[in-house]
Amino acid sequence: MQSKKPPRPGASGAAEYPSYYAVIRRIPRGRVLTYGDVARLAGRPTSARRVGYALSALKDPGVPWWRVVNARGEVSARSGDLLGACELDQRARLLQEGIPLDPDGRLELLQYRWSGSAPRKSVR
DNA sequence: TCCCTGACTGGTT
DNA sequence: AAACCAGCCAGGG
Repeated sequence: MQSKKPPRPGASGAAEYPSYYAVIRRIPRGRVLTYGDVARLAGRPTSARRVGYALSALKDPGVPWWRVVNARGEVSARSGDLLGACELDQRARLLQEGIPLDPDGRLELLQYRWSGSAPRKSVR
C-alpha cells in the first residue's frame, strides 16, 4: 500500500543492520568472513562499509563480531579505540577458536574464510 | 539540503 | 608487499 514511510526521528534507520547480524550469526566457530562477504550474503554487495558501521553500533552479545575481518584477512582498526584494546580482544577470540594469527594480526584467509553454507563459483 | 565521516574494497602506483 | 586513490552508501550535524 502506502509506499510512503518517512523514517521517524529516533528510529535510527539502520534497518539493514539486523540483516548483517543475521549473516554473521551463521558463521561457524573457527571460520571467518570479510565485510564484503557479509554484505554480499545479506544482499547488499556494495555496502561493505555499512557492515563495519553496523558492527560499531552492535549491542547484541549473541553476534560473533570477531569472526569478521577485512579483505586482506586482518583485524581492522577501529576509530576511537585507544590502545587497540578491541582489536587485541578480537585477536584473542580468533586464536581461541584455533585460527593462527601473524604478528600483524593477519590470518590465512584462503584457509579460514567460510564459503557461506553454499560453495561459490569463485572466491571473488 | 549540503557536507563530512567511516570496524571497506579493488585497482594502481 | 605496502601505500595511495577513487568509488561506495547511509547516518548525522
